[in-house]
Amino acid sequence: MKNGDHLFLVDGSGFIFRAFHAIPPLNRKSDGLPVNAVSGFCNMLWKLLKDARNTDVGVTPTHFAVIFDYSSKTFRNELYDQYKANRTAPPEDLIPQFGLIRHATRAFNLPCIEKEGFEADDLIATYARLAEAAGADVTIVSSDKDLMQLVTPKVSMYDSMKDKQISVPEVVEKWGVTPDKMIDLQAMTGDSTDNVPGIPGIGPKTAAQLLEEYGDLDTLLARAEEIKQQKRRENIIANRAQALLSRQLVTLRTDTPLDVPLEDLVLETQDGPRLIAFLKAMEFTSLTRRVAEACDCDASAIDPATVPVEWGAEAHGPDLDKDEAPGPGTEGASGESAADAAETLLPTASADGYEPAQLARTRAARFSGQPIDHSAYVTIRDLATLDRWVADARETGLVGFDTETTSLDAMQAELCGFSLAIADNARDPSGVSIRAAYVPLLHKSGVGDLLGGGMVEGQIPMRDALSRLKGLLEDPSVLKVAQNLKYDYLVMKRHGITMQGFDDTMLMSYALDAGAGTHGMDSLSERWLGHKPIAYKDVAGSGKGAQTFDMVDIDRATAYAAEDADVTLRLWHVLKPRLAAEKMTTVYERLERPLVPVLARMEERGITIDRQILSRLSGELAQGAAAFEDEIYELAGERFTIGSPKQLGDILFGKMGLPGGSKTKTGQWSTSAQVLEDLAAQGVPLARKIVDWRQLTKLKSTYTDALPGFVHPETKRVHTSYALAATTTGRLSSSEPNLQNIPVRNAEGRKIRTAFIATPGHKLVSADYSQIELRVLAHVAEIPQLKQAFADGIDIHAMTASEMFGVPVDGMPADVRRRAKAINFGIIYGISAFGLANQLSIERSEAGDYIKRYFERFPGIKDYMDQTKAFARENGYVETIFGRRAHYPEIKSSNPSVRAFNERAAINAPIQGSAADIIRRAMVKMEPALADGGLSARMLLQVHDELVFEVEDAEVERAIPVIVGVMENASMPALSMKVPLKVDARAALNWDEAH
DNA sequence: GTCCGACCGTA
DNA sequence: TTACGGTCGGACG
Repeated sequence: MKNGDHLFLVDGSGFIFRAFHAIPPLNRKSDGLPVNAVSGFCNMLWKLLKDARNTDVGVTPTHFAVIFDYSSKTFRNELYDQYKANRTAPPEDLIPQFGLIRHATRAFNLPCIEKEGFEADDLIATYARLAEAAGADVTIVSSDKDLMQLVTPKVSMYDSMKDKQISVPEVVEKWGVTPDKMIDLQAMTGDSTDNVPGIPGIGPKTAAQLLEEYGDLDTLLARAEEIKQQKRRENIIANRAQALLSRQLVTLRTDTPLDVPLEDLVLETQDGPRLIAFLKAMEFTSLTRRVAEACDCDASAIDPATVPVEWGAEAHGPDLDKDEAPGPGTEGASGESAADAAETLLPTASADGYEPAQLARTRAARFSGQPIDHSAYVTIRDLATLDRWVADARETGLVGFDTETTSLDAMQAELCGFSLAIADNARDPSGVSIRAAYVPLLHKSGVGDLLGGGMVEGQIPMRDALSRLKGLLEDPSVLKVAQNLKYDYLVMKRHGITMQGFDDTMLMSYALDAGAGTHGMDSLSERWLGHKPIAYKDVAGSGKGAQTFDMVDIDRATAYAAEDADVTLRLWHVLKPRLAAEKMTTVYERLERPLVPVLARMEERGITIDRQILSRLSGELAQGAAAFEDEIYELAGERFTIGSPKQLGDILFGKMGLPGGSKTKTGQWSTSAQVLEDLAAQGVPLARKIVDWRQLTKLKSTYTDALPGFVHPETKRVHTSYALAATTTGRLSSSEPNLQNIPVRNAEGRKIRTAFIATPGHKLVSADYSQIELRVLAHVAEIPQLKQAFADGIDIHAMTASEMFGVPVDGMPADVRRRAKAINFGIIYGISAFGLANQLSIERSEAGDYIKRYFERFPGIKDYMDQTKAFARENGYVETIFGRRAHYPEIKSSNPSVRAFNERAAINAPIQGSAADIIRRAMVKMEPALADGGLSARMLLQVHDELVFEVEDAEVERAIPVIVGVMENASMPALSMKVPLKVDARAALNWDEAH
C-alpha cells in the first residue's frame, strides 16, 4: 500500500445492528427468512462499490475490507469482567442474518475479517493505522463514536445510512474535542451500553470542558485538587482508578495480530454471476436486476446460490454466547464448512466467456452497415395486437421506445403516438434481429373542416393504449431504451405514467464520447449503424410548410417513428457493452441516468415569475434606451442602427476617425464593451452612451420582454429545459428559457431576479457552493497552501495575494486581492499571459511575471497542468475525479493556436467537470434526503454551483440544513475530498434576495 | 427562411 | 484565460 491508495474499512458488526433497527422488517417471500439487515448491507456495499472505480487515479477505494466482531469475549473481559456484561441477547430475527451477511461479503468478492479475542474496532484501528503509516487514505464506514478516536486528516469516517462524512471538524462539532482527545473523553464519560464505568457525574459537555482546560486526562487527574466545584472534584479524585481502567477499555488496539496482511485487502473486480447467485438466493429482485444490468449478465441464466441459514446462536455474532464457538478466525482460515461447501455450488465467473471489450467489438461489427428495412415495420391499430407486442416486450425484457408528439417542448407536447422495437427471437433466437411498430393515437386527416380535419379511423383509443403502456413502462423488470429519455419521460409523466427501468442511448454516448462528436440520434446512427434515418423534415416538412406530427399520414409516420425505436435499440446494443469495456458504467449509472427523472421533475415544476415586475421593468428600460438613443444620434451626428456593430464601427472608426482597438476575426473593428470602455476613458462620451444603451436593450430584449413569453398557459409558470448531454465538461445547459444566465452582477440586472418569486406561503431557498472549482483544484493538484486555507476557512484570494505579493492579509488593498482573484480564475481556465493581461488590462510581460511567480509559490499547480496536458495528448481525453471523460481530439493539432486552445480546455475540464459531477451527485441524492426528512421542499433550478428550491414557510428552517448537508457531502462515499466543501444557503421571497 | 458572427448575460 | 444560450444584424438563398 502506498501514498494515494485509499482503504475502505466497513464496520460490519456495527452495520448489522444499526440496519436491523433502522430498516423495516423484510422477509424472504418463499420462506419468511428475515433479511432486512442483509438487504441493507447488500445495498450499502453495492452503492459503495458502484461508486468505486477501478482507475489508477487513486482517490477511490483501492483496498477494501469488511470487519466483524468474532464474539463478545475479548481481551477486555480480562481487564474488566463486567465489560459489556449488561448486553442482552440479540433479537431472534437478527440471529440468522449474522451468517448471511458474511456470505454477502464474500459474494461481493470482499475480504471478510474477524479475529478471536478482539473486537472489530481493534482490527479496524490496526488496519487504519498501518494504512495511514504507508501514506494511504482511509475511510471507515461506520458512525460508531468508539471509532472516532481514529480520525485524522488522512482517516475519516462515513456514515452510510445518513450519507455523511465524519472528519475532524465533525468530531469537534459533535463532541467538543479533537479526535485525539476522544479516548480521554470516553474514559471520563464512560459508556452505559458497553458497561464502561467512567467518572460518575461527568458527561460529554463537562468532559470536553475539562479537557479544554487541562489538556488531557492524566493532567486532570494530577491537578484534580484545583477543581473548584466541590462535588466534581470529589468525584474525580474518588474515581481515579475507574477512569484509568475505562481508558484502557475504550482505547482501541492498533497492534492486533493480523491474519490477513494489509496488502491483501486490495479491491478485486466484481464477480457478477457469483454475486447474482447470492442475491437471487436472497430474493432481492431489484438489486439483482441492477447488478445484472451493470455487469451485462443475464440474471435469468444464473441459478440462485445455496446459502446455508444458521438459526442457532452458535453462528458467530458479536453478542452471542460464544463459549462453544467454532474455531474460525478470519476468512478462509478454517471452519465454516457448510459455507465453504455452499460456495462450491456457486457458478463460476465468466464460464461463458463474457468479456466486455470483445462483446463491444462484436456488436459494433454486427450492427455497422446492417440494412434497415422500413417495409417490415408495422402499424398497430387494435388493442389485441398491441397486447401481443407488450407481452413480447415483457418476454424479452427489453424494448426500444419512442414517443411522437406535436412539439419539441415536452411541457407543451401532445402525444400523437408511440413506437416500440423488440428483439425478434422467433426469427433469430441467437441474437439481435429487431422488429418495430408504430402505434398511432391521435392522427388527424388533412381534409375536413377548418378546425383541421377529423380523427383518422383505425387508431386505438388513447385511454386503452395508455393503460397498456402504463403496465409496460412502469415495470422495472422490463428495460426501456430511449434516445433523449428525459423528453419521453416527461411526456409520459404528464399522462400519469412514471417510467421505471430505463436506459438512454444519448446519455450512454455522452458518457463514452463527450467532446468527440454529438449525441443526437441521427449522428449516432450514421456513426455506429452506417445508416441515415429518415429526416423529420422529410416527413412533416419544415419552416412555414411544417405540419405537426398528428397531421402526418400514418404510413409515413410509421416508417419514421418505428425506425426511431429500431435505431435506438440497435444503438443500445452497440453502446451498452462499450460502457463496461471502457469502464464508464459507473459514470453513466451514477451521474447520467439517475438525473433524468430528477431533471424531468424540476422542469415539470417550473418557477413562478411576476409578470408585472417584468412589464414595469420593460417600460423603464424602453424609456432609458430611448433617451440614450437621442443623445447617441446627437453625438454621432446622424441616425443609425445602434445595435449594428458594423454601422457603429463605421461611425466610430471611420467617420469620427477614432483610434480602433482590436479587430474581430472577420476583420471588422471590434465594438466590444472593453473597446468602448477604453474609448470612454479617453474622453469619448459617445462610447459610454453606447455601453449604457447596450446594457438596457440587452436586459429588455433578452430578459424582461422574452421571459413572459415562456409562461406556460396552464401552469402559469416558466419551465426551462435542461440539456444533459450538451457540454464537453459535464455541466448542464438550460434553454427556452435559459435560466442559467439571469443577471446578478449589477444592481440594474438584479432587478430581473426579483421577478422570480415563491408561491404564496413559500420561500425560495438558494444554496450555492462556495469556491467549488478552487476547492476541486486544491484537491486534485494537492496544493498544501490551498488545502490549508480552505481547511481554515480563510479568504482564498487574499491568501493567494499574500503568498504572491508578500502583502499581509490584514488591511490588504482591494486591488491586490482583485489581481490575485483574476489569477486564480486564470489558473482554472488554463492560464495564458495573453488572457491574464487582457483581463487585468496590464502588459503581457507583467502578466507573464505574475504567472511565473504563481508557479514558483505553488509548484504543484504547474505540475498538475503539465501532467494534465501530457495525459490529454497521450489519451485524447481528460478525466474528472469521478471518472467522467472529456475528449479533445484536436489536442495534437499542428495549428499552434488550436492546440493551445485545446490544452487550456483540457486543463479546465477536470476542474469544471468535477464540480459538475459533485452537484449532479447532490441533485440525485437530494430528493430522497428531503423525503427522509419529511420535507416537501422542491428543487426547481440548477445554475452550475447553485440549487434553487421552493420551500413551505414552516419548513424552511428544517430544510436548509438538509439541503446544505447533501450538497456538502455530495462526494461521499465515492471519494472523500481532501478539502471541505462549503455551501451557503438563504431563504427569501424572491431569487434576488435568496441568492 | 436559414445561417453565422458579434456581443453579452451566467458560472 | 474555461463552459454555455439568446438576441440582433446582416448576408445568403
